Order: sequence, then structure tokens, then C-alpha cells
Amino acid sequence: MAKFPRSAARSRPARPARPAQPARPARKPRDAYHHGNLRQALVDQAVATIRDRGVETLTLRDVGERLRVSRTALYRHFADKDALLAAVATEGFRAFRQALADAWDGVGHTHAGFMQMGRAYVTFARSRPSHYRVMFGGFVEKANCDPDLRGTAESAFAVLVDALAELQQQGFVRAGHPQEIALFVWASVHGFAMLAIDGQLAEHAPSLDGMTEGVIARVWEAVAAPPA
Amino acid sequence: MAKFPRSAARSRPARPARPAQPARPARKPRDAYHHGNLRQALVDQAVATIRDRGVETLTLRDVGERLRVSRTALYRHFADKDALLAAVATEGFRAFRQALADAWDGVGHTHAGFMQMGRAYVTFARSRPSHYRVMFGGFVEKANCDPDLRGTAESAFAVLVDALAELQQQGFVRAGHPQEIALFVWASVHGFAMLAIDGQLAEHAPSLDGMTEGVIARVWEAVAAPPA
DNA sequence: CCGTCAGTGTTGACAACGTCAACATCGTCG
DNA sequence: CGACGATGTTGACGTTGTCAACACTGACGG
Repeated sequence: MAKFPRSAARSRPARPARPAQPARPARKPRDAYHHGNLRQALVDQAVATIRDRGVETLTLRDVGERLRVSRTALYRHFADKDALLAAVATEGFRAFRQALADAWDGVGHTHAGFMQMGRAYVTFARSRPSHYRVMFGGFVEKANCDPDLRGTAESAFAVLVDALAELQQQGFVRAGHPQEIALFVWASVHGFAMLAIDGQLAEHAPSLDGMTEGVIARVWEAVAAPPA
Repeated sequence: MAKFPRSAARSRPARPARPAQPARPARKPRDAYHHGNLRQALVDQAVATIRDRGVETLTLRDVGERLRVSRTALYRHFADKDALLAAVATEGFRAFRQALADAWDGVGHTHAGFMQMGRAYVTFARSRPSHYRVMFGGFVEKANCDPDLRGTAESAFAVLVDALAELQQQGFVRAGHPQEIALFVWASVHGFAMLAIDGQLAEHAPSLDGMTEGVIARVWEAVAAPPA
């Protein structure tokens, strides 16, 4: 059966194989080559698949097929599968950073903002566990090598550091290196999120939401300035 | 990589492929069938390989080869690769539990014991990061289904819960459900360990050991009873 | 002593996967 | 218009997990 091209022969049985492309603007040489920014489409598709069915089921052939593109088209944009996964992780950190920043800005830069950030963190992880695991699960060992991934992750962490520094200047957070305090906060919430999406909390958890509140509250207590 | 046939032909070039087996006791029908408890040998080999070269490079064929056993012999003892990984994780949790218990018992059941447990936790994770990731990284989604794995992980957590309960009765730890306090502690240290073995702490970390002490100390502050 | 039989290990085969090399096409620029 | 690099396709290869069929081992009942 792998004798003649079966690629695009499944859906859309009556399609003239990429016809005239009538209204091509011809003004965007950067993203309108054959496919129109395939790179981003690949990342999006990979993200969607990972989100729906997990990393381990992600296959390059499937990604290509869903995009009506041959299985190796991807190699014009990524060195290999790991590079694609790195891009997926980067994309995750970008959205992650945004979620944290929105929470922090949403309710005022104060105690409530901190709590909201914590909730946003856990919500993010729980709403896309597989994606979160790609970001943190050591799938991308080359994280150290990919500067883009590294930088994006860094900027997500920076949101937390900046928030804590601001709270500290307002007198809400106790003295100490903001970076170090942020590390403690990050580790605590990250660990909780990991355990939560791992199902490791199943029986100890009558209500995950309630437990989330409890953990965040304890973290806040641990970093808050002692009451006057 | 994966370019040249690196299969056999590496170690022990001159061995007569399972010779006479001269001194087989012949008195142990339970574990001396063909191989003598192959199941345990498979798990041990898998653990060793994972520890040395990571999960992603673990291949069933390689495990069999190293044990001088055909590639499918494993299927007489495990349903599939995931089942083997579950056994690997179980083995990890057993050693993990032991490490925690030893630390707790080693320096007396008090504040020092708690700190020692924390160090043991991080040390365990850092000394076998790949194995630790198999235990917690969601590789075994069927964790919920394997009662053995579930139970062993549970008993490791129980060590922490019991320790906290004891400290609580001694008045060292503040009031509250021990289970819930333990969860906070676990999440915090687990999160830190995860970030540490992920290399995510690389630049924020002049000294990982020092940071470990700091995190554990903060966790203790968070759960300690308020000073009289 | 022999046949049966379950437990255990082996060989052969297959589909799926990641990846490379060679080829085809598109759009741009000299 | 022709060359050329960027982009996409086809074919093929080696590796992997897994199944089916077969072969061996040792105990047990006649």
C-alpha cells in the first residue's frame, strides 16, 4: 500500500491539489512561501496534539499529515524532533509568562495579585498537563543549548521575581534576595502542580482547588513580612 | 547517532554463548529456571541503564542483550515496556522510602531529623535524576492501575507524614492535619528537586547545596510551631 | 520410564517511527 | 529568461516495540 502517493488521498477527495491560489497578496515573501509560515503551523499542530493526546503519542508523520504536508517537510524548519519539542516548550513558556503577568496585573500589585498568580500557575499546569510536562519534564535536555527556550523560560521566571521585589518594597514581603525568595515560591508551587497533574495527589485530595488555595496560602505565609 | 550498528560486538568478544553452567545448584526450582529470576535481573538492568544513560535511550532489545537473553524474553515477565518502567519506578520508590527513613532515624526524631530528610530527598533526586524522573515524570501514566507502584509510593509518602505527626505531638510542628502539612512539604522539596535536576536552576545557583539548605530551612519555618 | 503440560526463552516477521539522500517545485533576482 | 536558494516530496534504511509460532526445561502423574 505504500507504493503510490497516498498522502493527501484521505479527506477532501475532490481537491485539485493546491489550485491557482487566486488571491495571494504577493506582498509577503516572508510567510507566504508554499504553505504560508509552515513553521508556526507545525508548532501549533504539535502543541494541539500534545495537549490532546500527550507527548508520547506525538509523531512527526502525524503532524505532517494533519497539515497536509509530507512527513519530512518539517526538516526544513527544525533540525529534528527534539528541536520541534523545544519550540513547543518555548511556546508554552510564552503563554505561561502571559498567564502569570495577566494574573499579577489583573487584581492590583499586592497580596491579592500574588495569590492570583499562584492560582494562575496551577491552573495553567492543570489545564494542559502534557504541555506543562514538555516544558519542565526534561524532555528537552538541550534546553541549555537553545537560547530562545532558555530566554523565554527566564522571562517567565522574571515575572515572579519582579512581583516579589515590588511586594518587598511595599513592605509586604520579608527581607532577602528577591531571586532567592522567588526560587522558593516557584519550587513550592511547581512541585505542587507537578504532583497534581501526576495524579499523585488523587487520594489525598478531596478537592484539588481547596488544596491549591492551602498551598498558596502557606507559601505566602512563608515569604510574607512578619506582622508589625 | 543511531547511525551505525552498535548492537552486539561490544563487550566480551570471546564468550561461548552460555556454556555448560557447571555448578547450578539444581535445588531451587523457583528461581533457577533458565536464568534464575530473570524478572529481577531485567528490572536491575533497566534501572542501571536508565541511571547511566537516561530513559529515552532505554530499549528492550538492549536490556535483553546485556542479560544474554533474547529481546522478547522480557514479555514472559512484563506485559510491555510500560510495565517494565512501572517496575523500575516501584524499585525507585522502595529505595526512596528507605533513604528517607534512614535519614529520619539517623539523627533522632527531631528538627535535625527533618532537615536530614530534606537533604536526603534532594540528594536522592540529584544522584539519580533519570530514575527520579521515571518515578515522577508521568512516564507511567498507568500508575493509577498498578497497585504495587501505587502502594510503594504511598509508603514513601507515609514516612514523611508519620515524621511530621511525631514532630507535631512533640510540639515542634504547628497544628493542622499532618497529611496536609506533609503535602506542602513534599510539594516544596519535590519542586525544588525537579528544578534542580532539570538544570533550570543553573544560573540562579552559585551553590546548589547552599540553595538546598535554604529551601529546606524555609520549609521548616513554614511548618514549625510558632516560637513560644 | 514415559508422556503431558505449564513455564520459560528463541526466532521470524511486521508496522510504525525518525531520519537521510535525491528529486521536484516555487518565487525571486540578476 | 535563466539561475538559484528556499521549500516540499518520494523512496529508502535502520531501529524499535510487539505478536505469533516454535523449542526447550523440568516437574508430575500414570
